[in-house]
Amino acid sequence: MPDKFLKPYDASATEAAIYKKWQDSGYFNPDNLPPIDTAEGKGERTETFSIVLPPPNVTGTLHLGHAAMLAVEDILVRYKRMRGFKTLWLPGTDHAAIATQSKVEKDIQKAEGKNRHDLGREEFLKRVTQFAKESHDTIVNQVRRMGASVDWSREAYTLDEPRRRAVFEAFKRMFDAGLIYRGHRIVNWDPKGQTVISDDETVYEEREAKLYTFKYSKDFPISIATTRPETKLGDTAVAVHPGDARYQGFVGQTFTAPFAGGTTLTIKIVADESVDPTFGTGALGVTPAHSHQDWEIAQKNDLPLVQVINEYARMTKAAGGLADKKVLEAREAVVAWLRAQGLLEKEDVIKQNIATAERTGGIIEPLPKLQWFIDVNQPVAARGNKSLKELMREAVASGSITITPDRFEKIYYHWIDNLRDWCISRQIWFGHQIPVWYRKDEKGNVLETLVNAAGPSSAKATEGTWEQDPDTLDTWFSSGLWTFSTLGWPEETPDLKTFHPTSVLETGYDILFFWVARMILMSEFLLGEVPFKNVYLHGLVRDEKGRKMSKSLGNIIDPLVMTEKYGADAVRLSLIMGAAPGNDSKLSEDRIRGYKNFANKIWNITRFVLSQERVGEIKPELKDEFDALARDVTKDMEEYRIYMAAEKLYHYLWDRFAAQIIEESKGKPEYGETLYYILENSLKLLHPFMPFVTEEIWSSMPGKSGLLMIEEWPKISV
RNA sequence: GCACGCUUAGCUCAGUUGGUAGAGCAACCCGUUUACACCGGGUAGGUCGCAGGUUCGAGUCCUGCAGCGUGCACCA
Repeated sequence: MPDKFLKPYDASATEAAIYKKWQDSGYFNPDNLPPIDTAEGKGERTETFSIVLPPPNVTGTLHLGHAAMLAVEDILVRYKRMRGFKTLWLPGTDHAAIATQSKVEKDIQKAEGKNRHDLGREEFLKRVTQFAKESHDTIVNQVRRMGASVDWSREAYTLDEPRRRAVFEAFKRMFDAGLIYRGHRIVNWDPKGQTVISDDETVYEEREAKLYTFKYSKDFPISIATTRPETKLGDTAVAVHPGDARYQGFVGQTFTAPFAGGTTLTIKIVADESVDPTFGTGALGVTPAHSHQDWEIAQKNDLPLVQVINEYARMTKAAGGLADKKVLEAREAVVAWLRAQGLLEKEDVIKQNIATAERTGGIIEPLPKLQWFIDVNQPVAARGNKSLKELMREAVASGSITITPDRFEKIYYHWIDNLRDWCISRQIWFGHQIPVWYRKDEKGNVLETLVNAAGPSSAKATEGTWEQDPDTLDTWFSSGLWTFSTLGWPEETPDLKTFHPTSVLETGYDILFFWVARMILMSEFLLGEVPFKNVYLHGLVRDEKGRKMSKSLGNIIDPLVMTEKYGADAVRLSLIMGAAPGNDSKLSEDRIRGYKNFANKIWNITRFVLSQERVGEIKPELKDEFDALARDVTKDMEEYRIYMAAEKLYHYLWDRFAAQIIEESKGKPEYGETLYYILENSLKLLHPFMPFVTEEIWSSMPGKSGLLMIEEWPKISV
């Protein structure tokens, strides 16, 4: 018996060397996997299994959520590899446009007191790129540390050259199909991040607000209510419900009223179904430039638009004497004016949901802007005249994609039903610049638009001044292509043919809409197939009290620290056990410690077994019992009950094998062969869950020369 | 407002198709008789949120209610 078994299992002394062994073997790359046993002897691996790693953002370091994701995926991948599949797990990182840019902006502001405009686009991007590179290197090391058997030779980045080609090609095809368009409309403007964001990037926060009821002037016949008096400077109409008897006589009339800041409002009374006659006064002051709903009323009724708030959340010149005031100052000024004029009728405190930007926390200012959108309702000729919305819905409804746990299917449909066009342009610098060029005259009017990544041809270039659209694409546009951009698309590569659609997409339920849905959209349109067959959604890892881990709470458990203390195997098990898909799990250091003990238990079981002679026959009843366990575990794996498989193995090995079978075998040499049978096969079953300790033990098993990683899964009929 | 989920031992959670409750940690007692003190043996601890229903039988299925949480929508 090797001396190492005389001491307790020491993960920190073992894991790095084991990972190197795996990587040097080349077996993380499916092209190098050895043949498998088939009915006709050794044969090629014909079935494929592929996963793309949800690319971590290059915004810093990995947290426990990433560690959980790596654990689940590595378990699936190692299991399938052992079952003889041609198995690919493709790693990569995400440039995470807004998230990374705002992180670097913050750092620079703190260290140098400068903003990005002080540095200029080129210098700023250099800094972000440098930061992204450092984050990438950290992340890669962390991924290794967790034991992830990813194929590094295929590593990708959402902002590298092959992905850039894919992004431009996707944009072009969608543009040519009429799915991408440029439109002027109310968008979610984040004054803090100085960019537009999509509906999904807004988060509603409940706050108390004052609802002011007032009249524009003494002569105005209708009172209205608002929580944002400053926007009333941009009102061009009052809308009432068409069936509201109180106001019917006024519909169609136009009034002028002197208003705060020395302005004059021109207000038309219109009727619109969307007005709720029971809320407030039943009449809505219409501000077309600063509200989604009002914009639509304005479109229907051909109302003019007056923008009174700008990109810095300050009042515009249209606000007269209030110009340049911050929104909140203007609000107070308008209220003071109304009060002074005796127009303010009521102030109520109400609860209100206010939209904020997910990344920066800025309060969203709805503004009219010219932006790029993806039309989700437009029929797509090449896809049976179905809209993107319909294609997304059908991918799941038809069963081509299954979601685990299935309750998320309902959530997915619900999201699709409420989906509006996806705003894909961002006014930030870090990301894929929009591949559109404009030829402009001296006044800046667009004479010609060209969709082409490389810019105008040399012949075209002589026709005038061309400028590329300065905006960048939403980061989810590029990550939406991830399952196939990583496999070489738009080239018809062998990888693309072999590994797409991918088998499983494993990710957190919190990015179901951001990412999972967008991948389905992109793949359905660009490839005409689903991006993956199964979606496995894991929950959030919370602290022992069930709180989200955050810097401000100081309750972050660093996976690297835990790995150093207890070993990657223990950390992996602690993140798997009791973590049913879609459910949040709570983690404490105690639990991790418990699984470290389990790794040592296996170590000691091995120590005992290796001290026994390999004699006697395998006892049939114990073999049957073990095989039943193996079958059960295999079934759980097939049905994505990873946590149950792990738990069964844990209990069998500790409570049955160690506590009973081994005890019973003491002093009975004829148990030898049985003990070896159970140990060897247990190591195989356990390997996906605890790859390091099992591989280390395997290397000391008599007669075993190869890597456990590519051993075949115990053959049992399921 | 619409939808979804959770509620099981002091704490954190399992409990796959219905068959009279399980684990880890914590607590208490005992034990170093050689695989393992990163251990072993034992004790204590639960009317499975509440109220009904289906069933021979319900933690598990159905209905209602309550508390907590989440997603979506949103009123100006």
